[in-house]
Amino acid sequence: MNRKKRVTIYDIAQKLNVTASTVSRALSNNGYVNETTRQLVLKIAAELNYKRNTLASNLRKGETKTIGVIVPRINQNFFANVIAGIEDSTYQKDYNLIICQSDELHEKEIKCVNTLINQHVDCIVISVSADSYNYDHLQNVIDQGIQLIQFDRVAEELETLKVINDNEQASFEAVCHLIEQGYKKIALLEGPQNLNIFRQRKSGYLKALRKFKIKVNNAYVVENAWTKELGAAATKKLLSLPDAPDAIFASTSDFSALGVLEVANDLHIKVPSQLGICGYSNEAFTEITSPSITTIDQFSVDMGKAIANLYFDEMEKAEASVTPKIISIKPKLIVRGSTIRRGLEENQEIKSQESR
Amino acid sequence: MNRKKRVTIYDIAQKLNVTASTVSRALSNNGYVNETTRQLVLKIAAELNYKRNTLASNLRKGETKTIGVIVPRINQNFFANVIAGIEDSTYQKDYNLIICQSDELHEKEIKCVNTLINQHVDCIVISVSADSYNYDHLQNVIDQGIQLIQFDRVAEELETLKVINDNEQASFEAVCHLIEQGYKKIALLEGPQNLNIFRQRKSGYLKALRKFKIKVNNAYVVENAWTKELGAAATKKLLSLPDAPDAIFASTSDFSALGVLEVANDLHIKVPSQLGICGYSNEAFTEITSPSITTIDQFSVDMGKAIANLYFDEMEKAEASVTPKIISIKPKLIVRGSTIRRGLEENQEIKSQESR
DNA sequence: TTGTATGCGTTATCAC
DNA sequence: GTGATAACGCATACAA
Repeated sequence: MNRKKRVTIYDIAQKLNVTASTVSRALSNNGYVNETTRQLVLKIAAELNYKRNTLASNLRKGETKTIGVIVPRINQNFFANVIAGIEDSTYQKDYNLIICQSDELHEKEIKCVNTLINQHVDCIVISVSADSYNYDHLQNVIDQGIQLIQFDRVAEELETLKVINDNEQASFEAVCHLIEQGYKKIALLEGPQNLNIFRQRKSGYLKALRKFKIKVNNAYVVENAWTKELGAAATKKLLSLPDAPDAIFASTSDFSALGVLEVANDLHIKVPSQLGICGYSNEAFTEITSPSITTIDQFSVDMGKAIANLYFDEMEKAEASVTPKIISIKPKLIVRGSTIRRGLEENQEIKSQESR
Repeated sequence: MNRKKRVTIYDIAQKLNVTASTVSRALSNNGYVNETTRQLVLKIAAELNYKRNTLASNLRKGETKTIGVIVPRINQNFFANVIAGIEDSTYQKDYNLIICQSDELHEKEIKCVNTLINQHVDCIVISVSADSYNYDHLQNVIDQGIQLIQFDRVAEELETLKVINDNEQASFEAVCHLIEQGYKKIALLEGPQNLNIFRQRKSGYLKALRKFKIKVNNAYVVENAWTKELGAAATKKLLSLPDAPDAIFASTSDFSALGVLEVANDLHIKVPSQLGICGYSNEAFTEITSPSITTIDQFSVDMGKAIANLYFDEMEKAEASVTPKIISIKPKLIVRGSTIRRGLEENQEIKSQESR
């Protein structure tokens, strides 16, 4: 590639017999410039197809108007949506996004963080990887004076801006719903407990059982049933127990719930009458399985927008907040075929009793 | 936010009583530096938590090791996967990615292009938006001496590097498959014909009909049936025709095919016996509908990797190729329940006769 | 209203 | 081997 020399403000200045500073002022619309010379500069700039060199401008100004985003997987629905949401809000303010994916690897996550620091991004938005075991690299971000915003999977001990879901409450409601549908032996597929979100979801599950005075059966709690395959395997085990569960809450993901459903179908176990299934995330496919899967919507795009807005709000304030703001978005239980066991009328009744 | 002053090479130089140039050489490992001083520099740099300012470095060097990617929608499976593929390959070479989404809007696409030019990215990777009506902005990229790579949806008339699917061939095979399954009246749901990919898919459809000497019925060709809703609406119309089709090829997307399936289910039309359905893209859900949907896999992640590698290959060459390289990835027909009408044995036979 | 001078942090090209 | 110096392109304090 022969990279041609680009047009600079000096080229424009020369053409007009003014200095670069005048051109700079005219183009960036700050400081006094004679309106006619300003128009002239704009005209020549357009003619020469001038493009401002953001690198130089940023170096000079010490800010990049760039936000770095680190997610475990770009092509996971939830994260793709959050990114889309962030992009939507930042685009309007002429901010750029640099996207990195950690591939769920702590080491790669550290490399991503360093890259973003080197790039002098103004803000780093991160959802930590599943195998993260310490947070020195995030502390480093703070030490460098870069705004840090954690979302969804967060290191709770770090005092940073956070945008999270109320996972505990959502789980609680999901399990209550199952109980209200008459399920009594509810199993939990849980995710890596070093991640806050999975701890919270478990805690919501326990809370619901406690509320209805149902004893916890440890055999019903399956660790690390994260993927469709693991969900399926866990289900096979659960269903072969002497006292098998009558409902499974796949708190890890809808993929896991899908694994449950497929095993149930294979074993000719009727869903929802014999087995209730609830997933997490409201992946698109949950609507079209048969039966459709009850799940929890996380408002991922809105979460992205909330992140961006949180950043802009924080920027407007002169100094950092003493206690960093935490925004909690309430997820919503989406009740579908896989858990509606009681007659619809009866069900409606329960709902209306509950809500107000 | 109080952005603290960062550590620079001068700070390190001062500590060691050497000059910045020595430090620079030591850190970037080029030019002669005494091994002991080099180690010393590295040590102090680590101690002070020095981070190179990529902005300054890039400005000086005139390259950014950054690739800009513009897609219509970040959170569409296909694009998210392509991005993940690009990221995977570029990460290994320490390249950064700046992601933009055009939201299918030509005007926003232009703004994205300009942003990336301003950022002095080394390469712009783009899949054009649905409503793009001219390509001056892309020509502009070339004029600025920035490498341009188009993928999937491309402006064919622009001589740039391209990574595409062989849409025509894939469509051809899909329709041939339908015909071999005994479907005779095959409808086509087509997308915006200003996009190359939809033109090609239509052409593959026509080619298959021609091969089997089936006359084209214009009533069977539905324009702009892109989304699930539009696919459903089109299906209702098609099925109410006096001479209704017995198969529908939703060349636009699997979402459209899903719309077809849902309408068929509602109308109690049996799939695949009464109606065959074929989609496009191999979205995750096509596997779990009932029946599962026959579709075409585009190897999206591989496509992303191919894009990155194409760029690196091109960079290694001293000059741009005379005729820009075009990489065509052969998509794969995934035959599933929605089109398997003949007995499996018979079907196998046809297949084996065909292939070799 | 415009010009002059300087610096952002790094790297490349000299000279020593 | 190391140091001095200029340059990347732009923005701004200050002088005119």
